[in-house]
Amino acid sequence: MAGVGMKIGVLASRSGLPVKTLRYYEDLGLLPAIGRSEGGYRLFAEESLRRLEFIRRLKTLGLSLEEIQGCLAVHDAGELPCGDIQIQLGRQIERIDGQIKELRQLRQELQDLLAGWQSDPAKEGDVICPNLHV
Amino acid sequence: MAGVGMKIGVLASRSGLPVKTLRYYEDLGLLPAIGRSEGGYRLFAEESLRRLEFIRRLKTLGLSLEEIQGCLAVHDAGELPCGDIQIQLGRQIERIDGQIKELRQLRQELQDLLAGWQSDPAKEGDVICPNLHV
DNA sequence: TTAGAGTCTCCCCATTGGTGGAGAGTCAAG
DNA sequence: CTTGACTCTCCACCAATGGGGAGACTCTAA
Repeated sequence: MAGVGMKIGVLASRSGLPVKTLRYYEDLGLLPAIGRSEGGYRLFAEESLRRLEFIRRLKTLGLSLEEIQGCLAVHDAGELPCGDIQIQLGRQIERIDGQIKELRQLRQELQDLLAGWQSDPAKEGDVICPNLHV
Repeated sequence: MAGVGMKIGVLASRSGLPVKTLRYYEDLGLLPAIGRSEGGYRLFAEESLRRLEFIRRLKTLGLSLEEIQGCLAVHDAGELPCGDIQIQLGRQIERIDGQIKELRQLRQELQDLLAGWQSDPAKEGDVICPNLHV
């Protein structure tokens, strides 16, 4: 029979996450405690470790805590969240594509600008930097 | 002969920036006022318009206000800031390259993950999402 | 002179994912 | 029983770039 649950410090050392972060996750509802000790200490189930691993994994894939929470809500409703996770990851790819596109455009503009850069231009008028025409 | 300077609302409508933003820039030292009216109103020179255009331009190129301030400090010291701007823009390109690289790696990982995705996997053990092995 | 528009300073708010500390209470070993 | 480690709640703070509004003051045109 398993114990009544582990205290936050144990979960912290076993998961490798700071105590503060675990409290933060619990406050957000990402990581429900199974209850409190008589003295008011949070008690977590073994399952919390799997949950934290899940959170960590989705975080490294770029999902926000809110999106992760959505996936966990599906899981907590008793269903496999694979479909929702798939949707979120698809959206994440779209976001990334958009970001890459923007960054490439910006990079191109910078490149073009620097390609015609004059290191020592004539100081003309009141312009601050002639290379930028401003 | 130019007047004694324009008030912040005039500069706002002529530059297209909100009054709040102009005060913020002035607080940061990006946009020095030439002084104050007797009643304490900020007074700006015509040059402020060029300065704001310069700031706007570098901001759209992705430079932070702090970096822009560095360029303006060179300008205010009486030198052409082109060299410093060139350095900052070069750094910005490097930053962008790093970001694109990271985003591409992440995109690849997501892509690979979704490529082998099972929409309706067998529910095995205590795993939250078998596709993620967590 | 007076009304209304403009401006001042000061403080809080937003975003996201936490981190740090104060002061008080709890738990376990000796 | 005491001591030291652990935990609790609550509050403040960080990054960056402003936005919103209160309450007081100033300026301008009629």
